Amino acid sequence: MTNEDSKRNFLLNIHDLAKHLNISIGTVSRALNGRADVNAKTRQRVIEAAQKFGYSPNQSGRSLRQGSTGLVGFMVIINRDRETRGEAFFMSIFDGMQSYLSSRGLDFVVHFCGSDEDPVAYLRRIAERRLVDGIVISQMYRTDKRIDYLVQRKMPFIAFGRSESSKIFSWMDLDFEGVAEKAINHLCLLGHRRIAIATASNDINYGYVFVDACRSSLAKRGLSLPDELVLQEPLTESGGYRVGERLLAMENRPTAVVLVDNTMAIGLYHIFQDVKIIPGKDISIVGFDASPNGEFLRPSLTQFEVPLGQLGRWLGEHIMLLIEAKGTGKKMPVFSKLWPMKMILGDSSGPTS
Amino acid sequence: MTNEDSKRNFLLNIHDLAKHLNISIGTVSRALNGRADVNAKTRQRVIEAAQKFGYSPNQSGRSLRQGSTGLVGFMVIINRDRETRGEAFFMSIFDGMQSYLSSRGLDFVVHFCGSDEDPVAYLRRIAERRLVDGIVISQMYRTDKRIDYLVQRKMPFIAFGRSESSKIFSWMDLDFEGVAEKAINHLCLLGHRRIAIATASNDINYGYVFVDACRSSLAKRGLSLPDELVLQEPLTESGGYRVGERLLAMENRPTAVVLVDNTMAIGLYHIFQDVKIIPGKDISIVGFDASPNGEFLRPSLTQFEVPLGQLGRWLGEHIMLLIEAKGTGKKMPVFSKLWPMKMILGDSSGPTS
DNA sequence: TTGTAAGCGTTATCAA
DNA sequence: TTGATAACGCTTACAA
Repeated sequence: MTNEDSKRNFLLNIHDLAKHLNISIGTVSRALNGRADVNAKTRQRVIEAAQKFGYSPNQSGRSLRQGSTGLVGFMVIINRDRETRGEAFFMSIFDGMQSYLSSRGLDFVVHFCGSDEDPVAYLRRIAERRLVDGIVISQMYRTDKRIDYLVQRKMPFIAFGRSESSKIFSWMDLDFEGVAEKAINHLCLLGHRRIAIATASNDINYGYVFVDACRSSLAKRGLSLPDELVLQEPLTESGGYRVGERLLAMENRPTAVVLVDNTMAIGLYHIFQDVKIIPGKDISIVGFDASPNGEFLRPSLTQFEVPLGQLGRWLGEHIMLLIEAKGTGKKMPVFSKLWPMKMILGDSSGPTS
Repeated sequence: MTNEDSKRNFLLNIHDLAKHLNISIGTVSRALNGRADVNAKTRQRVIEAAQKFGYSPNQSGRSLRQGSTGLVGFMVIINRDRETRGEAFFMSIFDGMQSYLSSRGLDFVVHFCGSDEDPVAYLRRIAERRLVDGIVISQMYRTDKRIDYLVQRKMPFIAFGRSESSKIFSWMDLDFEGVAEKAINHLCLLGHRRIAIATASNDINYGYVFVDACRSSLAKRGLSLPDELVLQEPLTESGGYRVGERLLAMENRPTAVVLVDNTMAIGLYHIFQDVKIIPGKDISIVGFDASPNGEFLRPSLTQFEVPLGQLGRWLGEHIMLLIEAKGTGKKMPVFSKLWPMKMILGDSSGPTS
């Protein structure tokens, strides 16, 4: 040991604390970990000293010994569809998840895969180096290699978003079918028969799921969804503007449009404002989730609400169950859940004129 | 060792790999770490086997041995002012930071402190358990205990945002003074003399910094900023709406308003639309950073642009310098930087009528 | 160029 | 109730 100063750097470890208290490191460890077989007074002294000196067990040492990190990860891919489920969306989920996990003594970290990195390689790195005990992966592709990898590796994970896979795995997703059904039902009751759907232009899975769901809700009512009414554009303001342009260019213009994303709504409102078309009167619009300030559009947007904090807690709770099952060597349970969303009526949807 | 199955769980370690290759663990380690003293052929075999079996060194083992984790953190406080520098803002910074750090072989994780947790306690936990080698803390309070703690602990960190402190520490912040000067200059040239400032109603530091900067820019031009023209509201759409209400209620109404945040702009536009006041004509508005879709307001918002990816790279680069300095036992350098922002003229600011 | 072994900080087993 | 010690997986100094 040449440079113990630069390495140790004033940070104390269990030996220092034990020496200071004149007891053994084993006792310190047991006291701090709430073991029963420690004298109450001794425990008191240890805890006070730890507090006083700002000591917590080094996580690397712990992890090594225990074979687990006490950490839960959440992987976000920057830019894959960040405009959509932007931060307000993820942050609320993180909030709920963090809150649940910390109440259970687990730590929570978010891994952002850069826009210039390969998501699979990024995830492999996290997994191979054992950075976390379990992870939630988000922004699922239609077929997503990450699933196969994690399944094969037997690493506890939950996919936030459905994906087509031959493997059995746990996932949770927004209830796109329910949203589609409610949106289509609402519009049909208002007399709409020709309804367009604006969806993502990339390979994120929920775009497909949503279009399929809308199509079958329409079919139930004897209506069809021809391909020219499925408008694929980026889930951005300008994508929404572009949707408007395409709608305006149609000779047989739809009387209503359903959006898979609220950022689009902003652009759509702008083009309509530019050409003096009033949402809810001249054309009906149904948006998606309430997060990206859809409630501030005028006229107010008909849209769906989802309690993201609760959703985050669900994720925390269930990833923990998976981790625990693995820890105790039990068979890992498999969860799947569609998260319900509630329609909030606005003024952007009205009867056909 | 009772339950080696449940613990080991198919995950291989350096011993397994070494045994499989019929060489010693030392050689495996050296090969994988790019040491010079390894036979080229041996190295090749090791790397291939690692790839084949999906082996990377266990980070806990590494960290323990090396005394560092190879991890850089970024602490975000959820809900403190998430509406503000919401979505695109942090994500773009993460993108740049992640991109830089991964090119330098460091990993990057984001720690979200829940809205129900104490930021100082949360940070202490991260630091004490040695989860990261260095950290960027954001959303600085006017006086922020986190700074004193990290300084005293000698942990490498950069504060993203200024804060009043007697300690010496590294920080980076947006150039609020520059923004204020450009905004005020722009408005004064257009003939405005009575200018209001809309700022945050919480204790986040930059609100104060910005108001002070505006005040001195106004003073330079012989103008004053009376307290009743400093409108403190939450940095949300409804906060912006409220700013509008307060402006409309004034008997001697300002002819222009400068916002410290663009989310507010959305609410402000709405109330003006409701009462048929046209931004840029009846009243001038200057917004702040371009991230929260300010560019989609009509009329277009005069606002400021900041290359967030570059800013993230700067943070990555400099936190790494701090970590390296500490690792080599050198005196830690101290950085401070004001990040410049560029004014983008829109139609929301015009001459006084 | 390779193997051996110590040690990083912790927890868990076992004996006292 | 406590102390001594092995072991977790890795890197590195040193010997071969």
